Amino acid sequence: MTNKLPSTKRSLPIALIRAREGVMAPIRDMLAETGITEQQWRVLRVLAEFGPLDTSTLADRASLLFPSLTRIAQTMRTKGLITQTRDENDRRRQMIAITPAGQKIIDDNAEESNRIVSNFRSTLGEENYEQLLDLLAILDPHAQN
Amino acid sequence: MTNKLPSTKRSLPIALIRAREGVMAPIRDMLAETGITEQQWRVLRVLAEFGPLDTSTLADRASLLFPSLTRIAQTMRTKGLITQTRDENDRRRQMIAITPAGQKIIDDNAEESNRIVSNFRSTLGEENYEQLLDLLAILDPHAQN
DNA sequence: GCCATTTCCTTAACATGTTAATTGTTGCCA
DNA sequence: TGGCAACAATTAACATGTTAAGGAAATGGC
Repeated sequence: MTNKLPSTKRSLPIALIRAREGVMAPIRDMLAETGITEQQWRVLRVLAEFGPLDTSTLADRASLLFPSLTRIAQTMRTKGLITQTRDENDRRRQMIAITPAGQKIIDDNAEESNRIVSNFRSTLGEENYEQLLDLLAILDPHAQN
Repeated sequence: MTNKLPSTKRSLPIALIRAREGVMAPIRDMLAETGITEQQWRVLRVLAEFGPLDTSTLADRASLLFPSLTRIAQTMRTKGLITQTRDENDRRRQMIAITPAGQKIIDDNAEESNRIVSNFRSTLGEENYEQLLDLLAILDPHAQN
């Protein structure tokens, strides 16, 4: 009976956590100065990329759970970064859009953000970087490959 | 001025989140039946692998921040999964050890846990799996390679 | 048209992530 | 030895992750 667990040093879940830590550290530093969180940044990026979205689609694309998004949206609306409007055809639905103030945060940080990504890309090497994304996509339950 | 951000579909941070979701889903299902959380499971695994540890080392190896570990340790002590004892030489320090009840949870779930890991390993392929771990290690700030 | 079901979203409750401030101990050194 | 820096751990405060329950609006049979 090989009831032994693999060493935590080669554990995939732990490796994913730590890699994420490493990747997010410089991004968090960048965002700290703007006063928004990592999740709020993600919401802004998705809205900037895809335009106004209903809550479900936004949650899916920003990889946020519904309850989290509800709270985050409240905060961001208060800060004037997004607008929320009910769909008149289906009053259950809600459309969320980025405001100029929100877009400004994107614009102000795009350059720095790109620099951070470039650093990781060159740390790993172009080929490894792309393959890493491909391998991670295989593990993605959304499987939007 | 290329002030455009890369598509969120090829964003490394988001890819890491989603991969983690995918990997943790079956593990969380497994743990739900035992009544412990993913983080508590990680603490147990580290203690089972390395033996009793001081809080700092435990936090580092389980990839938990100090405040989180403080709360988690309280919960686990209440559940009888770990013991906490002060170091008599340096009363600032604390040693944490796994109890038989904690070890039992490890033993009871080792087989299922290994099965889950095997599934991912064969999904990715042996070679890809190992390379993924290697690439993730490069991004790890602890750099305990 | 009515009612059960489904869908979309919000609340609630608890655990963790994150940063900053605080408490208790130890060590150092002027 | 007295006081201050450094250290280990906790607490505080707020945001998010996670699961479950609730509420309002649409939908589909009958």
